[in-house]
Amino acid sequence: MISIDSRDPRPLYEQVVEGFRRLIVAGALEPDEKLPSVRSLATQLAINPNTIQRAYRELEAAGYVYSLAGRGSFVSLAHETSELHKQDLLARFDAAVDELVLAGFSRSQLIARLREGDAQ
Amino acid sequence: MISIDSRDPRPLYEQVVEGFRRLIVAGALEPDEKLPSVRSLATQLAINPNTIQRAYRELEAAGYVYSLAGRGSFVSLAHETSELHKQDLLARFDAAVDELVLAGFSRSQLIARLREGDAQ
DNA sequence: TTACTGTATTAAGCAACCTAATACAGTTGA
DNA sequence: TCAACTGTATTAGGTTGCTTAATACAGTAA
Repeated sequence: MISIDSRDPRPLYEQVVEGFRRLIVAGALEPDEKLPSVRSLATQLAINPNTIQRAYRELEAAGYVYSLAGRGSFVSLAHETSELHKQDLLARFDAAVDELVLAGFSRSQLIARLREGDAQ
Repeated sequence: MISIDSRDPRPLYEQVVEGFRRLIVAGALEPDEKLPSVRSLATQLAINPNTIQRAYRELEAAGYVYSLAGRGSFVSLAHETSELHKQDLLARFDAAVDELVLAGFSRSQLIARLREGDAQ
């Protein structure tokens, strides 16, 4: 369901957040679906429960999940990517394009690459 | 020449590295052009000389500059973006595209955005 | 020689990350 | 009711990375 990459420089809790965020946004996890419990996921990933706890807290603060004490954590109904997040993603896209252009790529090359991805 | 953003979560030395890397790749700094001295830049940016020293060390390791003890640090002749770096940039581009598609954008929208950037 | 350059080293403070060990409260099902 | 699960909160300690600070040394140039 989620995996941890020890070579990934990002903190563990952030990897967990990102992992679930992707699954949720992609629709792999449906609204109201239950996430693994803090303790079971910690055991499964072989990391400390507090680290999972922190990840879930962030996911809840970001609106991707809701938690019920004694019940568990569940995928939020209103998990549509926020407008703010979209702007952030676009900024990252633009930055990547700028860098590539500086590195010698033409916009047509990038457009071609975008079209290729279409086939998948 | 270079600026530091205290709101930027990245470490200072990394911001310095990035700043010069961009200037060099963009051609704003010409080959053999002298960079500010470790101490003068530290004073100008109001940060510790060791932090600048670290940034210059990284820039040198990455091949963007060469340093001569007693002389200074200079823009490297062979500063063409490395093949490795290009692959890295492309991966970042692809990741940004994937995220945007997940967030509901169509590839045509992104292509349009790429074309818009052309006008600038 | 003096004043600049890069370079190296050691120590200290600080923040972030992570683990560990608990404790408490709500829920569920037998 | 009770046992076993859930989330949540707190405190402590260790490690690492970032940054500053204070030096020291060596090469270069006027």
